[in-house]
Parts: sequence; structure tokens; C-alpha cells
Amino acid sequence: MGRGKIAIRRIDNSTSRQVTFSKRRNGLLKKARELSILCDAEVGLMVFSSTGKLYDYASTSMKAVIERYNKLKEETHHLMNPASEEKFWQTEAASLRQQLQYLQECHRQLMGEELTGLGIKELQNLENQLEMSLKGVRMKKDQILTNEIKELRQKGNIIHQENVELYQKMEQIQKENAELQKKVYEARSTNEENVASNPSYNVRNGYDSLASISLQLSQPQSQYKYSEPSTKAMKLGLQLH
Amino acid sequence: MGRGKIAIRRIDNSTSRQVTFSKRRNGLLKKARELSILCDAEVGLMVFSSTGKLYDYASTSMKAVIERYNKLKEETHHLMNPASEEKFWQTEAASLRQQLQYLQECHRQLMGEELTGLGIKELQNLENQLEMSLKGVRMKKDQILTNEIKELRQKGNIIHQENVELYQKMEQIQKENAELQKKVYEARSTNEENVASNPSYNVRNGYDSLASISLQLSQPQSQYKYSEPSTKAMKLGLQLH
DNA sequence: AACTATTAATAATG
DNA sequence: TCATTATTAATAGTT
Repeated sequence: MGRGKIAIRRIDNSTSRQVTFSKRRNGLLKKARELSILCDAEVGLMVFSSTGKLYDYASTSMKAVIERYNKLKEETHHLMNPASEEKFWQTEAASLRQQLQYLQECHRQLMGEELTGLGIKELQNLENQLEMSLKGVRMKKDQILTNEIKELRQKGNIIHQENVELYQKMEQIQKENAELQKKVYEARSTNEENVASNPSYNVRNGYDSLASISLQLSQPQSQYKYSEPSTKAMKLGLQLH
Repeated sequence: MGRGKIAIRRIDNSTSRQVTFSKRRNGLLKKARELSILCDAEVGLMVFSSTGKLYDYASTSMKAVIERYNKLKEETHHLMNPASEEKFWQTEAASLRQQLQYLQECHRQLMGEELTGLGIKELQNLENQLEMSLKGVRMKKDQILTNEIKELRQKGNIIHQENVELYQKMEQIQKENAELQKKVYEARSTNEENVASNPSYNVRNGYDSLASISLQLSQPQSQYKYSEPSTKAMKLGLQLH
């Protein structure tokens, strides 16, 4: 599978041997990985280059693979030391692995995978379970959304309230300003020659802040802005965020 | 590299997983062998099928490869003491326990329990997953039911066919009987005094079997009995395959 | 288990 | 070591 075909025998040229090693090693590691994933197999692969460098892959852990290998081969591990403790952990691991396998099967079924082999009754149970789950999840979701809406609405109300108060304050200030203006006018009319070149900085400032407050006052409508999409969302089953 | 492309994830279908395992395992072993030969590398490969069967390859010997591996690891990590086998299984158990815990949490969530702490996005994902699962389960269920219906219908048709044939045979026998009866009558009329006290055993027998066949003939209607619910199911939106 | 259409790996090359 | 490409090898789906 290349520009040409090569015989399976040691590559003489050192450089191209090195290159081929690099490529094929990667290919081998990839295929080992794929096999373990595709077929649910436990795979351990160790490769030592001719220079002694190690490249390895293990689907679980190399220790586990080697242990499993040795146990199966029953070669080395018959003459062990304080074996009782080790044995305990071995059986513990075996038990856990069993539980894991069972749970994994359950999990796959709940994910709608690997349904072959299930009877009609089991499928019915699964369907019921999934419907229950779905209901629960949706309730939880609705609850969260509803709470969020509630909070937003409260915030909106508070802001509205603040704006109302600001508006009231503004009106008062406006009134005060009007009075001040009036007084200034009176003062000016009685003392014309003194104030001619001084165009009341304070009064102008008062008008400016008044204008900005008026802009803020458009916000009370935002209460509806918050609640409107939420009720829509509830009916349409859309989620916010 | 096949008729189609497949994603690298666990193959659901058990049979095709088994087949793929067999093919790819051979490929992997071959490539491991080729690498060791082509590039003068020491290679050790262990593969455990999901059923626990071992397939391995070692360019020298697995023992040598493992020892070399362990020696290298000892040098780099100073960890794998001879007495720390117990420790290994402890960590192994801890790791498994961790996986188990994770899966259990997933499981509970899929069961619609323990939803507190999930954000709106996670809940949405969960909902989508559950809907997908539900769809899959229902499709599987429908498929099974449809197959059953199909089989029953076929059986019904076969039975009906049998009944039709039986009915035809019966008619023929009836005809034969009629002729025999006629002959008997003729014989009796020509030989009256000899047969008077002998009420034809054969003829009676003929009538009996005829009656029993008539009873069986009511079965052709069972065909409709089988097919009726299936057509109903079609109209109700159930999927037939 | 065999076949084959396709994809993936990789030998040669730059 | 990296990228590209022509070619072979592996294999997914099918029978």
C-alpha cells in the first residue's frame, strides 16, 4: 500500500527503516486503539524500537493488561508473597468490573443503543422508564425557567419602582428649579446690571439631568419586555438561555 | 476502508462487532508482526476479546517483552516494587470505583432522578437524549410487534390454505361416498333378501368423517382474525416493517 | 467464509 | 521531520 510493494523482511537501509518504523508504529497504535474501541476489547501493545525506545498503548492500563495476561497464563503469579491481601483486591476489582459491565449495559439501553436481544416486555419497561425520566427532566427544566422568569419579573418591578421614585424626585427637582428660576428672574430684574454676563450654570445643569432622567423613565415597560417572551416560551416549549 | 466508513466508537450490533473484531484482530496481529520484521523492533501485543479470550503476538517472547517493559518503567518511575502488587490492585479498585460512581450518576440522571445541580443546558441535552432513546426503543418495539403480526398472518394464511385443501378433499370424498351409496343402493335393490339385516358399516363411517371435516372448515375465517388487528394498527400510526 | 466497493495505510518522492 | 501522491492493503457491507 504505497508507491510500490515491499517484501516483509528487514529493511536494509537504516534511514528508510527508521522512517517506516515511525509510520507503521503510528499505524499500529492507531489500529490497536480502534480495535479496543470498536470491539470493546482490552488491548495492550508494547513496541521497542531498535534503538530501545518504548512506544506503548493500553486500552485500560498496561499493568492491568499484563496482570490479566499473567493470570490467564498462570505462569509467573503462582509463587506470590502476602498473597491474601492481593487476592482481596483482585476479587474486589473483579467485582467492581462486573458491576461496571452491568451498569454499562443499562446505560447503553437507556441511551437507546444495543436494544437487540430485548423482549417486548423489557422494551415496554424501558419505554415507560424513559417517559418517566423525560417528564422529570422537563419538570425540572420548567421549574428553573419559571424561577428565572419570576426573578426577572421581580427585578423588573424593582427597577420600575426605582424609576417611579426617580420620576417623582425629578418632578420635585423640576418644581424647585422652576422656583429657583423664578427667584433668579426676580433677582435679575431687580439687579440687572450685575448679572448680565453670567448665564446661570446651575440652571442649565438642572435641565440636563432632567433630560437624562426622562430617558430612564421609559423603562417601566421593560417589565412586560421580560414577561412577554417567557409566557410565549412556556406555550411553545422553548427554553431560554 | 470498506464499503462504507464507520465512526470509531463501540459497534452496537453484537454480531457485527464480533465479525469486525475477528477481522481487525487479524489485521492488527499481522501489522505487529510486519513491524517487528521490517524494522527490527521488539513487539508485544495482547488482545482480550469482550468474551475474555486472549489473542497475542510477541516478536521474541511475551515474557521478555513484559520484563523489558517493566524494567524500563522501574527505571523511569521507581514504582513497581515486587511487594507493591497489592498497591496496584488498590489503585485499580479505586479507578474502577471512580468509573462506577460516574456511571451511577449518569444512570440516575437518565432515570430522571437526582436532577438538582444540573443547569438548563444540561437538562436540555438530557431531554434530547431521552427523546432519542425513547424513539429508538419504540421503533424496536414496533418492529418486534410488526414481525410477530407478519408471522401470525403467514401462519393464518397457511392454515387457511390447508383448510381449503381439506375442504376440496372432503368434497371429493363426499362425491365418492355418494357414488358408493348409490352402488350400495343398487346392490341392495337387486339383492334385497341377503342384505336386509346389515346396515352398511362403511357408509356410516363415511358420514362420520364428513361431519368432522365440516367442523374444521369453519377455520378459514381465522385469517381475518389475524389480519384485522394489523390493519388497524397501520391506521393508528404504528409502523409496520 | 468469500467477495468487492471503498476507505485507509503507506512507499516513494519532494 | 513534514507534506503530497500513487499505489497497495485493509476492511465494511453484502451474499
